[in-house]
Amino acid sequence: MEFKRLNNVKRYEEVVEQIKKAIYNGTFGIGAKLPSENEMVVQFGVSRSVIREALRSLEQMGLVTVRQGASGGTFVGDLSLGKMAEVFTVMMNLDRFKTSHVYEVALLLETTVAELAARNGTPQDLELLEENLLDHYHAEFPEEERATLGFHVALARASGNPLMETLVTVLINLVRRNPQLYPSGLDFPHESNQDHVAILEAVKRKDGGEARRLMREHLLKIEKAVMGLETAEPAQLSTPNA
Amino acid sequence: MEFKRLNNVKRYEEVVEQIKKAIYNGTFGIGAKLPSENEMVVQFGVSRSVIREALRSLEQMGLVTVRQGASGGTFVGDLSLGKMAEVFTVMMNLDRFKTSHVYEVALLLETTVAELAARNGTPQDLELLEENLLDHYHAEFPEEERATLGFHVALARASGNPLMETLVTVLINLVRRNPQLYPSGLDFPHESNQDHVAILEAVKRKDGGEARRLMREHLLKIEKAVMGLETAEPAQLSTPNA
DNA sequence: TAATGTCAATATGTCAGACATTAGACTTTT
DNA sequence: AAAAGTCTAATGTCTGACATATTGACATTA
Repeated sequence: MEFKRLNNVKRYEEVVEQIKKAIYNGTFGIGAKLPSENEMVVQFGVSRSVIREALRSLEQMGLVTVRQGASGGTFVGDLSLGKMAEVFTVMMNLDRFKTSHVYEVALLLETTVAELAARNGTPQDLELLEENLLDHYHAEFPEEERATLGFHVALARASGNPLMETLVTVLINLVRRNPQLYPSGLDFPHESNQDHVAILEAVKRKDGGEARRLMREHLLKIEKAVMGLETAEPAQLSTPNA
Repeated sequence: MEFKRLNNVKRYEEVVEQIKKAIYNGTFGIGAKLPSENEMVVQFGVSRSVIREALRSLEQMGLVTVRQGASGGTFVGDLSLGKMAEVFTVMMNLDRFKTSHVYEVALLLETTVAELAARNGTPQDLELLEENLLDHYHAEFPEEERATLGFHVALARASGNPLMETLVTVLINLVRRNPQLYPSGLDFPHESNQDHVAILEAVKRKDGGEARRLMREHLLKIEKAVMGLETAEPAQLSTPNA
């Protein structure tokens, strides 16, 4: 008979667990306000530093947001996908991922997203996509060159699969944060926008196959620009994405 | 002209940024030991609580691990994918994702992984896959019923795309943590294992198409079991995964 | 009266210093 | 030499104070 090593749980970790569970089981819904730090000190029976360290963890995983000031406090939700992307950015920065890896995955996910959007996109989704495109025409001095990437996120939303949307959002954030993943050519935003318009039209026509094909070409074009001279043509899968 | 809201950066956030950059630019490589908390107090010129709250954030994003005791301290890396899956589990638990969404994505990623593994898998990768399967035959009283899921991760590694591997790992962790995503039938582990053997054989034959097809059937079978009576047959994509 | 200044209340944010706990290295004992 | 005890450097926790940010109420002023 062997005993199991017991695992030295820190107090702030337990606090994290309890709060997490309380949120999961609905005790605190999205947007709800948790007790103030001092109240938690009483309820958990620990010091304020333990509470605060727990909150930093929960904050980092996107479960809560904390605001200072009167009417401030700790609130459930927000779930900014940025926090999620953070973790992937870490791996990117540690050179775990190469550009080709990112584009291989992007090609797989986004072509499917385009097709799903054509099938499942609601009128509201399409409206958002339109707005997104128009915004860019107006933005003559794009504060963020890469705002154009928002189209991809909006399209992912139209896919009707929130997990797919999340993954695409993570990918897009990864690209945004890593300049080496995106071409810096001056006319690129414009050209990209033309591609986007074409994709949106295919989606509106509910032509999923064409939407997929256009998205594929769009991404290959970008990858080629990023990779410079290297040919970006990916090896053909047995179930081609075209 | 609009002014931008200025953003009230907390001291612990700045500490996080500085440490993150130091790790990114290689000042501290994987496994390196950061200065002790008290040394950081001096170097950053802030109190220890600020340092500690920063460390909790970095810990949560998987960038550092902290150990107590002599020869303890803060170390770079480890990058346990569990931390990453954490964030997705949060969304699952908040009911953002439905079972069908997870399986739609799994089908897309894993069928491609199977094909890539057949093409790119190194001899070592295949060896690991073999071991993984054998382990399960021996484990008559599987401590973790769902250990069988390890096969999927090992296969993803064989794909040669670390990002793909990461995403599949995240998905698998999601399934592990959410019982409603995995069938509880008694004979399921055994049947799954048979499927795995067949997939591995196809991979060893470098028959990517067949590996993809088998993986697809494997996943559809599982999904069907999970969904109970609902038919699990997904709508056909224009580029069928079969 | 509309804009601006002041103040109180209530949160979180930061500081300082003490003591507790842990885990490895070292020492002593048997 | 194996077991038990001690030392030590690090993180973990506690306490209490003060700093800062945000909001709303109220007073002041042009």
